[in-house]
This record gives sequence, structure tokens and C-alpha cells, in this order.
Amino acid sequence: MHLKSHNGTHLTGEIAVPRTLVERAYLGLRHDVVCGKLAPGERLRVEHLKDQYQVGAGTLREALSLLVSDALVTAEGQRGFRVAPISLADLEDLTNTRVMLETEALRQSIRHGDAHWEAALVLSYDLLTKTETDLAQSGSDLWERRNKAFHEALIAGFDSTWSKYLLSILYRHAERYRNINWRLTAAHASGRDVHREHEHIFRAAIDRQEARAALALEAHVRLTHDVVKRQVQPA
Amino acid sequence: MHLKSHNGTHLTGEIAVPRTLVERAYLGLRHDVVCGKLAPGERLRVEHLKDQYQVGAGTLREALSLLVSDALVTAEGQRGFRVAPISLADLEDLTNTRVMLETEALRQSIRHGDAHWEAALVLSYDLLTKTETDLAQSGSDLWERRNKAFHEALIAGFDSTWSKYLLSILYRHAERYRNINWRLTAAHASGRDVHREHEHIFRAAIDRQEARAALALEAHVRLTHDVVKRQVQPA
DNA sequence: GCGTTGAAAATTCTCGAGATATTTGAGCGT
DNA sequence: ACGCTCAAATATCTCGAGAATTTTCAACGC
Repeated sequence: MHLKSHNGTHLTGEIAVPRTLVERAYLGLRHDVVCGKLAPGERLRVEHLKDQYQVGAGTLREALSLLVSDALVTAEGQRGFRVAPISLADLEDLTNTRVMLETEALRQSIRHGDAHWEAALVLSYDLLTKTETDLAQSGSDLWERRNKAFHEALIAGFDSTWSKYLLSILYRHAERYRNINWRLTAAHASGRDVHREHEHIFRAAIDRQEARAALALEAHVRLTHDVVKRQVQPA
Repeated sequence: MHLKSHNGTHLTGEIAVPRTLVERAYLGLRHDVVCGKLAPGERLRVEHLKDQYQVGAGTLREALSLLVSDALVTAEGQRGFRVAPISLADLEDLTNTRVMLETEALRQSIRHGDAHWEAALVLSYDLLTKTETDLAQSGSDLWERRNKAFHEALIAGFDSTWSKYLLSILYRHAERYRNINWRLTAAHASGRDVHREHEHIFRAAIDRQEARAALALEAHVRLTHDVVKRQVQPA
């Protein structure tokens, strides 16, 4: 019996370690789209990018195709690929849809989560808290990864592969909106205390208060949209 | 000003008319997976399929990559592509997730739908009804297309591109479960009256009764799962 | 008989070049 | 100055062949 890691990409989209050039290019492109290095609406010329990512044209096209159904890249007929555009309306829609799915997932998770779920949640919360206090290594994307891990740990008690798959897509887009353009003024400059928001969600979840946890999560998710909206359309 | 149709594939996944061989192969493969011609779990050997669909190897790989994020095909490291597996647990999860999203979309649609939405809904309902009575052309997939059109018309009043995009993915999988294997005994052999179910949803929607319409839709969506479950695990 | 080894076969993965389509912009006429 | 035409340039789309990996299976030893 082989003990191979069995990358298991079915309905997760997550690739643990890239085994092919296509996967490496896919991860690289996705990262650059999410972090904003590749700007929304920007054309993705295969002939240019194949040198940047050091792969052949066909390989790069395949990686781009993987990103199309993630809705991070659009493909149009005979006119090549583009980074998916952004808009306030899209962010609003994204936020609403995510709230709908994620709050329900959290309620279910609280209802059915066992001791193991609770322990993992505490762990991910502590790791995130530690990262938030240590502002030293804020340069890396360590906080982003632990924030994602915390959100995943919240709904880990809900046994729904489909919900988690759809949420992983939505979360990635929300991540992109956080990183784009208005990042400078977004987070703490707007008087927002992200850590306190996380703390509220965390406490309510541990206390098994479904409704309160769901409301705290909803407020948390919606705040990103509100901050951006205030940026674009000052009251 | 050009009046080109502008295929607009962003967040819809729908390709009106295939403009490239990749798109044609993608549509062909997707159809064959959904209708069950390509069985769940079956290996998709590029060398074999490129002759079947009359395209080059690279082109076919690209089409398969587009299907991966639709979760209709899985790709594993250095071991090729496979048709996504099926299971009763997956169908149950799929059904629950779809109910959550689609009932909420229907409630919003009823709340905000205007006269144009109502007219389009009536039209799609009449077309579907007509197709259901004319059993002559049941051989084609005309009913499938009109059933899909009816479900889309129901939620067309809800202005959420993301919800519709996610639902289109879920609907396609539900469609596959309907077509696979147990199709012989599924629909009318189980004493199920699909037309009556549609009628209930339709009437409640036109009467603007959100809660009743949502419940009817939930019952409708869940019945496919229940029928299959009874097939697999007879009470 | 059973598990291991190792080479052959099959398949995936990758690349570069040619065919097809779109975009550009210079030239021309009004 | 404006708009149209058309050819050059640019980029996409497609294919077939070669390199790398996995799978198969026959031969061998215990």
C-alpha cells in the first residue's frame, strides 16, 4: 500500500504541492491576480506571460483555463484572456452571497461541531491573534493565510463539501477586493478593529451561541464592503 | 459602433455559440458528462478522446481544464483526468446547498420581480407545460432545456450574478444525478408528478407568496434526492 | 503460490512552430 | 479634418512530436 499524499483536489481546488508546471503556473497566476499584481481588467497576453512564468504557451493557456471557472479570469472567443473586472456592485453581490452561505455554515458548524472542532478553532484563533500582535512580520502574507485558516476553522464543523467549495471561491474574491488599490486606507486607517471583530465571532462560537456568532460574522464580512463603499462614495 | 454579440462569459459559464475548438470540445465534453455518456469515475485519456472529439491533444487538455473548476472533472497530479465521482452523500450535500441558495434566490426574486419578470416566468412555464404534455419529442433534451429555463426564470428577478453563477454549477450537477443510471425508475415510475410540483411553485410565485413558493421549491429539489435514496437504500 | 524486480508499453506533460483571427495604422478620397 | 480601405503586425488558436512519468506485466527468487 502506497502512502502517497494523494493530492485530492476534488471539490477543494487546493493544490498542496504543485506536481506539474501547469499547477505551478496556476498557483502563481492565481496569487498574482488575488494580490493585485495583475490588475483587474488587464489583458493576459500568453506570448508575454509565458516568459514571465517560464512555461510554454500551451501550458500557460491551460493554467489560465483553470482560472476561468474560478471567475478570476475571463476568456472571450478569439480575443484572449483578461483579469476579471471589479466593481462596487460586484463586491456588494459577492458580500451578500458570502454572508448567506457563510453564516448558515457557521450556525451548522456550531450546532454539530465536536470537541476536536473546538480545539482546532482555539488553535487557529490563537495563531491568528499572535500574528496580529506581532506586527513585525506583517510584510509577508502570513496574516492572510492565518485569517483564512481561522475562517475555515469556524465552519469546519459543518460537513458540507459543496458549501466549503463555493465559499473557497467567494473567499478568494473577497481577498482580492481587500488587496486591491484601496488597501492603503482600508484596514486600520478606517478605525476598524479587525481583531476585536474576530474575537466576537470566536467567543460566540465557543459559547455555542449560533445566532450571535452568525450576526458577528455577518457584520465582519459586510464591513469590508462598507469600508470600500465609503472610500468610493464618501458620505 | 460594432453590434457584435459580445459573448459575455463573465460569471455565467454559458457560451452562446462556440467560436473556438476549445469551446466546442468543452461543450461536447460537458454534455457527455452531464448526460451520463461519460460515466462517473471514468478515466479521460487525452490520447483516446482527441480522436473522438476531433481536436489536438493540447486543445482537449484545455477543454478538460475548463471542466475541472466546474467540478465535473477531476485532475490529479501526473495521473490524468477523471469524470467526477458520484455518491449518495454528495447528492445529499448538493441538494442541501442548492436548497439553501435557490430558495433564498426565489424569495428575493418574488420580492423584487417586476412585470417583465412575471411575463417571462409565465412564458417559460407555458413552454415547459407544453413540452410535458407532448410526450412525442421526449427523446430529445428539449424538456431538460425548458426545465432549466423555468428554474432560471423563477430566480431571474433576483439581481445577483454570483448566486446565479453558483446555482448554475449546482444545477448542472443535479442534472447529472437525474440522468445517471437510475434514470429508468426515477421520474414517473416512482409515482412522482413533476408537473404538479412545478405548478405549485409557479402559482405561489405568481401570487407573490414567498414562503409558500420557497417551500414548494425546496420540496421539489429534495424529491430527486429522496427518490434516488429510496432506490439505493430501500426502506 | 506469492511478492519483488525491472523493463516495455501506455499515457501524461511540455514545448515550439504553423494556421487563423484580431488589432493597428498608414494611405487615400471626400 | 474625418472616415473608409486594406495591408502589415500582433496575438490567439491549434496541432504534432519529444521528454518525463506512471502503469502494466512478464520473469525471477523465495
